Amino acid sequence: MSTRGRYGLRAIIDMAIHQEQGPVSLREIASRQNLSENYLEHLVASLRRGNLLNSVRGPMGGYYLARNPDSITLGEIIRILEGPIAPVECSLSQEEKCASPEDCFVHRLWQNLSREVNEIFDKRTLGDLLEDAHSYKNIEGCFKFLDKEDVEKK
Amino acid sequence: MSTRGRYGLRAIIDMAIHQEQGPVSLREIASRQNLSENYLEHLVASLRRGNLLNSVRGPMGGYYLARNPDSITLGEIIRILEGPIAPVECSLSQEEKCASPEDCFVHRLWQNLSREVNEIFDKRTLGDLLEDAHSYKNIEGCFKFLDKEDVEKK
DNA sequence: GATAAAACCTATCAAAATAGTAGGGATAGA
DNA sequence: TCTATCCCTACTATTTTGATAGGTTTTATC
Repeated sequence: MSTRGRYGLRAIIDMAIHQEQGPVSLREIASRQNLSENYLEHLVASLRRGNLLNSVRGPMGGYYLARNPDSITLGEIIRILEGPIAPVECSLSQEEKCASPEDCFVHRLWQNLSREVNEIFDKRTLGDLLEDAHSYKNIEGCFKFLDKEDVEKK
Repeated sequence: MSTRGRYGLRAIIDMAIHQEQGPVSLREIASRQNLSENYLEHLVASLRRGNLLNSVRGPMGGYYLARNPDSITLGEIIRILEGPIAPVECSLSQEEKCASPEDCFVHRLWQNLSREVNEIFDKRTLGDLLEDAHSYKNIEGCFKFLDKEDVEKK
């Protein structure tokens, strides 16, 4: 899991929490999450193109969730940010990528692992995460230092 | 999953299948699996240092499994070859890496994901894989082209 | 003992992926 | 018109990956 997935997830959660007061701007997110606004732009652009976010341009503009948090899975978010969640490429499709998928038990192994790992990510919705987040008194606080780099910076 | 995990797994399965006739040399494996002998050396060295393989030096030497296949899990193999199976680093330990693990729900999310994914890998043993392999008529054949690169070469 | 087959070790290197930076549009509220 | 914001593209530095190369040590066999 690279910074794309980690920062991007923080961004979308941050957005979900703050979007009641209207679209959330990149500047706000970058400031709250202590991330580079320029870099964040790339990640949020992916989320928008992946149809998870809508945007409003101009002053007072920003981003907001395109769908209900309960209909957005963690798997969807991560796949958009990081690409397919799969151990190896040849397990991705039934196409003519692998020489003989059905004759290859290691291939089938990768396919099964891939399916199971995706299930783990897909059974969690953004709604679940938000619910979990709200059980904390200080939601902002629990965002401050999610990553090793942040701790080192500090 | 990089080539380390993929090639390394092929190597250890190949070894397990052929070790009845004595230690299996790198040359044999490299030839059967169509891999670079030099590169394979690195991977097998990791497996040996990880105490999954023993070696015999000199002519007729080679490698063999240090333990019973049923006691070696896929998770163990992959962790040795690829490093910890975890979405993000801060979910690895209870140590003072993250600022406040217990106050951070995203941190807990990573921990839970990490645990569940490791379970998927750990519930499969090398013994299981071998059993699966032997259900194929042509075990050698199903090894030939496991990876995208191999198919492209072909 | 000499030869050779093998494990073992270290350094180096090219290519790819990652993590960002920079700078300039386009849009729209004030 | 001004400016805050999204939007887009190009560039770059660093790190990781995937090797390659060349040597040393061990040991069975002749």
